[in-house]
Amino acid sequence: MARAERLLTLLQTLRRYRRPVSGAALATETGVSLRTLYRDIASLQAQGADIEGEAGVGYVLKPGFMLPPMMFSQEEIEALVLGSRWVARAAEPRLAGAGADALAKIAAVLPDDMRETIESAALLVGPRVSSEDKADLPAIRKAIRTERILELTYGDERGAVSVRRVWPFALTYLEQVRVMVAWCELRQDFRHFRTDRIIEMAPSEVRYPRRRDVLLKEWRDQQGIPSEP
Amino acid sequence: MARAERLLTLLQTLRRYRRPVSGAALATETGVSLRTLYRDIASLQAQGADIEGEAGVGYVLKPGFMLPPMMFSQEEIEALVLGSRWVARAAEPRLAGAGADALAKIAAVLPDDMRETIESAALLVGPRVSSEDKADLPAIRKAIRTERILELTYGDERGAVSVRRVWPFALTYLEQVRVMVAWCELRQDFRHFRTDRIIEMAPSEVRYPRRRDVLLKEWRDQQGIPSEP
DNA sequence: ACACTACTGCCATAAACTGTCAGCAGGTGC
DNA sequence: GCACCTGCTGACAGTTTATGGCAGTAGTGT
Repeated sequence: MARAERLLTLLQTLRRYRRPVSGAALATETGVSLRTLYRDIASLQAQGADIEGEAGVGYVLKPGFMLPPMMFSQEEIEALVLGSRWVARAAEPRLAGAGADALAKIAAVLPDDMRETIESAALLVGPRVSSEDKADLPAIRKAIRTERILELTYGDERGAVSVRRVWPFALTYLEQVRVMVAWCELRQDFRHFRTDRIIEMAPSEVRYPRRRDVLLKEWRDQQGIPSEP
Repeated sequence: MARAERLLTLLQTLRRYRRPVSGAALATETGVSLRTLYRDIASLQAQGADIEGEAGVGYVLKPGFMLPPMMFSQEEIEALVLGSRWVARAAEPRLAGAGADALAKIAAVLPDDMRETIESAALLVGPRVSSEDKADLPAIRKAIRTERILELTYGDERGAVSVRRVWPFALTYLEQVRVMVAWCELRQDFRHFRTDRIIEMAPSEVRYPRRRDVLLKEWRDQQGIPSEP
C-alpha cells in the first residue's frame, strides 16, 4: 500500500513545479532511488498520467489532475452526470466539450447496468442557451485562474462603449447569459460584464495585485451573497 | 499492479450479485485463496468501499461505485465542478445534497491551488428553483432505476385530477420545473408529468413489462429529439 | 447441535519491489 | 570532438510485501 501513496505524492510534487524537474530531484524528494523513480514514472504514465520526460531537461506534468480511486454513491454519480450534462448544454463550446469528455470518461468505467441508468435517468431539455458570445470564454477562465489583468472594450445596455482594465475573478453562468465579475480600475469598484456585450478583449501577462479569493469574498460581502457550498 | 486490478474486479463482481455472496465464492471467482480474499475485502473497506460482511450470510456491496484512478484535464474538472454546483442549486434537496457531497469529495483530493481555483472560477447565481415539489423525487428516480410501475394522482393545468398507472423512464430538469416522462397506461401513450402537480404517488413493486431504454428511444423518436451525448 | 460464514493470527513460500551498477541515447555548452 | 546533464533500460541481489495453508474464535440461521 505504500507504493500507491508514493505515486500520488509524486504526482502532487510534479504539479508543484511548473518548470521541468530532474528525476534525481524527484527521487530525493520522494525518498527513493533514481532507478525506482524511473519505474514510478513509468507506472504513472501507464495509468494515464500526462508526464513528459525529455533528455537533458527533466519531467513536466501537463496541467490536469489525476483523481485517486474514490467511492461514489448512486445519487452522487447521478448528480455528477446530470451536472456534466447541463454543462455540456449550457456552457460555451469549449467548456461544454470538457463536460462531455468528463462524462464520457466516467461512463466508460461504469458497469453496464449503471451506464444504462445514467443514459436515461437524467435528461436536460432546457432551451439551449443561444446568446452568442463574442468573447473568448476560455481566455477569461484562464485570466481568472492566473489572476491576470484584462483589457476590455465593452458596450453596456445603453450601447455606450468604454475601454477598461479589469481584474476578473469570477464567471457566473445564468440561464441565458454569462457574466464576468471583475474589479474595474476605471470605476474603482466591482462591475459585472455580460460576456455577450464584450466587444474586444486583450489578455495581458500582468498579474493583478490582489488575490482572487479575497476579491471574491469582498464582492460577496458587498452583494450580500452567502458563501458558496 | 496486478493487485489493484484484482480489487476492481472484486468490486464489480460484488456489484453483479444483489444477494449476499460468500467469501469462498468470491475467492474462487477472482482466482485467489480465501485468506487473501479477506485481506482484499479489508483493503477495499480501508479505501472507502461500502462492503458489509455478516457471519453466516456473506458480503453485500451497498449500491454505489468506486471510480478507478482517472486523469482529468483542468477544464474537465471545471466542468465537473460547475455541473455539481448547478445540481446543488437546481435539483431537489436530496439530489442537490448528493451533488454537494460529490463536489466535496472531489475538492478534498485536489491540490490546494486547484481547490482555490475551483472555489471562485465558477459560480451559479441563477435564481434558485423555488417551485416546491409535492412529489417524492428520490422515489421517482428509484422507480426509474428499477423500472417499477407508479400509481399516480395528478392534477393537470386545468385542475382536472386523474388517477393513473404509469411507467416512468426519465426525469427532465428544466429551468423552473421538473418533468417526469412516462408511459401512461390510461392514455396508452407517452405523457409528461410536472412533478409539482403530482398530488399523490404510490410506488409499487411491480416491474413494468418493457425496458426503460427502449421506452426512452421510442419517446425520443416520437418527439424528434436527437439522442443525448 | 449443526452447517455455514466472517474474521484473525501465525508462518513458510512465492512474488514483487527496491537499490546498485552498468550501459545507451539525446541534447547542450565548450 | 569532448565533457556534461538528463532520460531510459537491463541485470542482479537483497529486502519487502503478498500469498496460501492451517488453526482457531465468533456470530448467524436451520
